[in-house]
Amino acid sequence: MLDLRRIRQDPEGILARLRRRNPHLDLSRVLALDEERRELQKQVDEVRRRQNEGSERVAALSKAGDLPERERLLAELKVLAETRKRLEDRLSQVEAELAAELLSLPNVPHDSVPSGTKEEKVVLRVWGEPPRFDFPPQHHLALAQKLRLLDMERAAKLAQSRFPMYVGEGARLEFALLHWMLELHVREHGYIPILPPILANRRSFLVSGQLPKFAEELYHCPADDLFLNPTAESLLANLHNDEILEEERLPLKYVAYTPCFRREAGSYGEEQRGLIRVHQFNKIELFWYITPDRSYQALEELVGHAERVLQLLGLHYRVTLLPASDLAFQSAKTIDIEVWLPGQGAYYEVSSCSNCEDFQARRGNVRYRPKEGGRPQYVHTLNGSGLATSRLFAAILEQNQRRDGTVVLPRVLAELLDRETLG
RNA sequence: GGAGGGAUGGGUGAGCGGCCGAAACCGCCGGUCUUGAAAACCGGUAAGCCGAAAGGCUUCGGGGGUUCGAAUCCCCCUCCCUCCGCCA
Repeated sequence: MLDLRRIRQDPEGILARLRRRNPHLDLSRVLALDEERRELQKQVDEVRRRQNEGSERVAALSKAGDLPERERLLAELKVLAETRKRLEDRLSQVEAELAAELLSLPNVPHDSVPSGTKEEKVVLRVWGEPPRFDFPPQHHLALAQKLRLLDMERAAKLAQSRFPMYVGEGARLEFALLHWMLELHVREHGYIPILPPILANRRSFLVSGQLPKFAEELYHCPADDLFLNPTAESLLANLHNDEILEEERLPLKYVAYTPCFRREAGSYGEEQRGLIRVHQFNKIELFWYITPDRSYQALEELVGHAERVLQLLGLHYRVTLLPASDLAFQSAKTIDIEVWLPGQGAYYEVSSCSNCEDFQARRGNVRYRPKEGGRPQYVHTLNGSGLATSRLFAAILEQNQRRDGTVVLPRVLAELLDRETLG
């Protein structure tokens, strides 16, 4: 949700910045509705003021015993009440339209975000080097099937295609990864661990930004009007709805584990084979609530926490800055971490770290009381994967594979699983 | 699924047609006292909208209704709690 006052004060400026994201965006309707709303509000306020004055006089006249004057006044007030009703009906209609309009507007890109298309993302840095093989590296799906780590065929019996099922050492590896990442963020990076509900209500997704525009991406349970979470961001963004936090408590840093569910309507292709794009995957999510002055510094820190996972696993990756046109709806700035998958000869996103500034905080009405006093301010929220496995799982197999199709486990995982290799 | 109880400011919680934007307590801020702090005492302290300001208006879970006037009465909904049923 954008700040209406900001739009009103600088409509051209905001529009220009929004159009870096999408040249078709338009503010004229918002501005027109806002003006009508304020005019109606003014009229309603005036009628109410006269009603309030009148009501006080009714009480006074009753006490004084001036009944004829009292009757005359009551008749007058009755007319005012009807007038007000008419104005209020129109006002609430305009308010609803304005709210809908505002909910459909994405966040304004930060000035440090480059313009340009998806392909023009900026590579900020590269860590490590791609492993070299003296044989053609295999796809993780081939490796996983040979090593009996995944059973996609049986998973399809239970659910549908593109729902993965981890079996045997694969299941152990996935569990170990998730637990290890959670502990890393709790013990070394100071996050508060959360194991949230996986289904959440409509408001939660309105706050996070998934709704109203991206409903087709969500699995929906109509009987209860609940949605399966596509990322724990949607859940963690709602932890403090309608609260005023004390500044001393900030930043609040949460780490959650959830499975994530995405309908992936319309996506297809050979590159989506295996664990690259699935309907259900596991993710450790990092989420910050922080004061506005520190949020961009926090974004760098957050990215660092996610990178740490890959560094400890010894996986080659790169960090990219997304251009404005590729930003998620709610994000003002996003930095992606992409891990190298030699089986496909490409980098794939395993973490997307965003500063949503006050976009989600406005929708969730999450504020803080400044230390130095004054009125409550909206917090800034940040989210980032720390990390998404499934893809991480694929990277571990592909980057550490040997000619015979076995996989050498990274040190940390070898200790957790009590074995040096898979296969 | 059935029965009952509840939702009020940063927190606890009173109010049950006009004197209520709302007692009291806690917290927080300022002051007195003190070498300093604590304690004690005194004062202040909700949020939102419009407005340059003065000020006006709104808000006691949400929506609708009764009334000149609703935190307070009526109806609907949501959520929370307790008990019963079912169940990992």
